[in-house]
Amino acid sequence: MRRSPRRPLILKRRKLPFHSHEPAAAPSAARCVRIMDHPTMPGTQVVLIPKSADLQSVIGALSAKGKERGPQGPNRFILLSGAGSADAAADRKPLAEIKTLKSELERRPLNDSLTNIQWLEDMKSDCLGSSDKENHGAGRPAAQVNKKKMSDPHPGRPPYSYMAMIQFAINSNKRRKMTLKEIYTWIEGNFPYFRHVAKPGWKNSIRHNLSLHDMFTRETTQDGKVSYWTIRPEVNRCLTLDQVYKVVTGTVPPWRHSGLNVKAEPDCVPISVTPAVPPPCGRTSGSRRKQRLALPSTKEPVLFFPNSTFSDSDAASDVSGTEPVKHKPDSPGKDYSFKTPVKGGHLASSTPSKPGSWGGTPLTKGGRDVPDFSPIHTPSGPSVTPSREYASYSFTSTPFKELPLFGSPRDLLVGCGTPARRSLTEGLVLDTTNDSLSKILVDVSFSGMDYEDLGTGNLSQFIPDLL
Amino acid sequence: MRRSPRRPLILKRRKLPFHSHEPAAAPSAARCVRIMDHPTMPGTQVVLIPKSADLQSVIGALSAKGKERGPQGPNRFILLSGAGSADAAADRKPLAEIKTLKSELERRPLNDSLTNIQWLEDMKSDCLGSSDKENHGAGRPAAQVNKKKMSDPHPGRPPYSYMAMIQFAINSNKRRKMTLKEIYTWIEGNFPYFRHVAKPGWKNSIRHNLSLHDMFTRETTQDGKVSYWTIRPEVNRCLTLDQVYKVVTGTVPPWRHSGLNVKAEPDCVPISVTPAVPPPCGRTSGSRRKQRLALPSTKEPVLFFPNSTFSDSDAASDVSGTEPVKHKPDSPGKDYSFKTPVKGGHLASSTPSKPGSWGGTPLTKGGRDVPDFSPIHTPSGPSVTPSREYASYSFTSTPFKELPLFGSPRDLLVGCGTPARRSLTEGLVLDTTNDSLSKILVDVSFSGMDYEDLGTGNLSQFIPDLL
DNA sequence: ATGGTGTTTATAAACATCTTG
DNA sequence: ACCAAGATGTTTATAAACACC
Ligand SMILES: [Mg+2]
Ligand SMILES: [Mg+2]
Repeated sequence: MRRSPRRPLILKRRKLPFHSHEPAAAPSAARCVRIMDHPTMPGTQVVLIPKSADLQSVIGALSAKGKERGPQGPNRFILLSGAGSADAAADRKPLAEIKTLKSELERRPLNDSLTNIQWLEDMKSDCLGSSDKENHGAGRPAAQVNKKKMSDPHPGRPPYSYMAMIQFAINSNKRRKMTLKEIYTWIEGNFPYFRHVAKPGWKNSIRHNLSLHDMFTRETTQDGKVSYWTIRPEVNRCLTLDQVYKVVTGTVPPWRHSGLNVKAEPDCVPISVTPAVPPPCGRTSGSRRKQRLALPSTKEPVLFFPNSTFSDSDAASDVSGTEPVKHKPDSPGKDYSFKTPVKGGHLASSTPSKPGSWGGTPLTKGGRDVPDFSPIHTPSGPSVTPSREYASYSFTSTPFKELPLFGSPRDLLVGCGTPARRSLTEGLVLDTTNDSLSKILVDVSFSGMDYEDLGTGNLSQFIPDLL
Repeated sequence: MRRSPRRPLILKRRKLPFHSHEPAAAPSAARCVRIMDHPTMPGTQVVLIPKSADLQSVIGALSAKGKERGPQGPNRFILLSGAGSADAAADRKPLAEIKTLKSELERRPLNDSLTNIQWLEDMKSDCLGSSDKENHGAGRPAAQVNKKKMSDPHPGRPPYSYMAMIQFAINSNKRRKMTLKEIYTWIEGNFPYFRHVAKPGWKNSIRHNLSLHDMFTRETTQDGKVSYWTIRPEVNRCLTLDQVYKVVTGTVPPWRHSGLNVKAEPDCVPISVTPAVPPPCGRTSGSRRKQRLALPSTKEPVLFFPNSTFSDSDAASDVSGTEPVKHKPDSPGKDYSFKTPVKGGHLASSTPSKPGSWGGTPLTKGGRDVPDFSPIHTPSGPSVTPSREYASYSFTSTPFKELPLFGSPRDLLVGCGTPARRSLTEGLVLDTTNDSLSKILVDVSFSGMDYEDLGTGNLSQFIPDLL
């Protein structure tokens, strides 16, 4: 049933079909929820939800409210439930809410929603100590892989893209630079999937991602002996694996913060909260893509997380600093049949697609979980028609995508020594027009909030109210 | 024998094994060849070859000369045979030379060197008029594809990458913008391979390339109805298909230049010849990659071309302006088996590779032909170690890759109304240390000539001497 | 000669959004 | 007006070719 784990598996911009059984939703905790119009976006309201609120009922009430005025009424809500700047992060409630929502989702045929939880459990059981149980080290004929045994025969694939994992790896190092081998080792240490079940080609993919994405650059020592991979500081959100844990679970996992390095990651992205550039005046629409719902325009960290069953984690994540785990050469001859495209007699559509074959309700189009860890994009003209006549040539002032709006990278970095986690805030975007719900991470300090659809309202002003 | 045509098929940075049978090379036409030291690069000499020279013997003589002083002597030559700014381009000689060289290469088991010629012949015979011969419109069982029949049963794949073809398409339009459909149509009209033999997935690849590469941006009309794809002018070399023809063959194919649009492409790249940024002082080495031989550092148009049998072309290339050819929906059910990876019991290396299976001499590692049409890169610190101490955090002034060195795109475009073809000059790079020969296109007007290995010598001064 | 590292290209695919019939 | 299907756009994954060390 489960689709091939090595298919693209887009991990972002996923929407969850919102299961609106709203009538039963009593306003149990909705009393403390504040709803206000979005400062600039028509038809959109900002909803502030304290941590103690019952998220499930809040969403139900909002959905009903959104429809009470028919299609003309506000149909889009930005839900903010304070999770950033969590110093007294002992409240476990938000996690419970999400789990509630998740269990509801699992009642539908959402294919691999279960297997995606597996990876976390595997990580806990594996990543500290070699614990050589029965796993032959990924050297097994791929026949007897009844992938439902739930023990831990094969760790599930983590829900992070290669780009995200590389960021986790590099940012876990106190100097924020790693050799290729160290990146391999860190990922293998923190995600046993890649040590045990992934084909050796995953290292090729790591290298491919390092080269492909501009956010990763290579530095070489003066003697030219070693070369380190780094993250361009202007676009480094300083995402780390434990940060993701914290935001999602509402707790700070007691891993690091204790030992030998400078606590609180030194310098990161922030870019300051100033609007910086006047919003390109939207032009109403005209540009598709750059998803309209989940924090539009460029790239906000649209975090979603399957998880659950997680609070005590103590393992993992500290293998980075000093050559950990002792990278084993590799397991010998395997066999995985492996014919990637698989198709056969396709044709017609120019976008190849898996022909289904797993009997799922076709309207359950969304269905897995979604993170996003793309680099920060400096906003600028999102290529909204230069509004120029169509004369033969007139390219002299077309707005371009990544022309920085500042003269030097130094301008970006002054006063950015604040801890990175301040910039991340959990949020939900609910759109009742299609009953979709997206969980997002709002980078409040990012100046690009004012964009296409969200207008110029800087949401950071709302955050203090939530504490 | 021929490897799968749908494998990556890297089309750039290819080297030709130089077949040095040099002793027989008499100085037949070498008398008019001028050899001079490269202004800045040690061990490198610039060789000026008039069009009338016998390229074969010149290369042989140079190879001998390069080795006459042993390994210490100059072992790298930059051969320039004037082909830029060709107004009186009626001389067919250079083409003959290249054919001579090519025929020599074909004596070795260079796999598909022959099939790569096929695409041009096919283009000539097909791309004007529907000419519905026996081709059922690509709707044929892939069984009887004895791909050696040389008539024209299936056009060979053109040696251009998707990125290159998209540039050709967009630049062929007088307004330098095209809708997606127009791009499809232009490519199908100019490269029948994609109309007849390519799987429908090629359109997916086109879209993928448009999105992936920053050089392509999308503009939308004010009403938001149509959206055009354009090339960011700062990086547009204005490469066109006929430009490639001209440079390679030494003749201007009599296609365009005549009819209904403004002759001589209006505004293009040039960027002026000023060094702009002081060369990053090389640091001797330390950074691998960014090929050292064929115009180092960023991305020069390393053109190589199989061709031959070409001079009369009159078809193709003018379908762009006004909805040509009438895009046929598509051919119905086909079958091509199509299991891309093919491997089987690989393992070991993290870079997957085709297991060979085509008995070729393993030392003939190069072997096909090579173009390169990457966008212009503004030179800047090529990430040569920021020479900073390894303290915990100190990213405040790392040199980054694509921070433009200018304030506004306007600075780039003033006075760039010169015809684009002035900037392209044919050249050869010969390295006797490994007997390799690379054919390159030198963009003389590009300021990045002064780079890692080629130093600051601006070669444009040599060009006039060749005429 | 081989393997590790780095760069690019090709291809398939999952989804989102927009357009059309 | 709604809906289904197709066209368009964005991103990720994977394999691969090839360069250089
Ligand atoms: Mg990179
Ligand atoms: Mg693009």
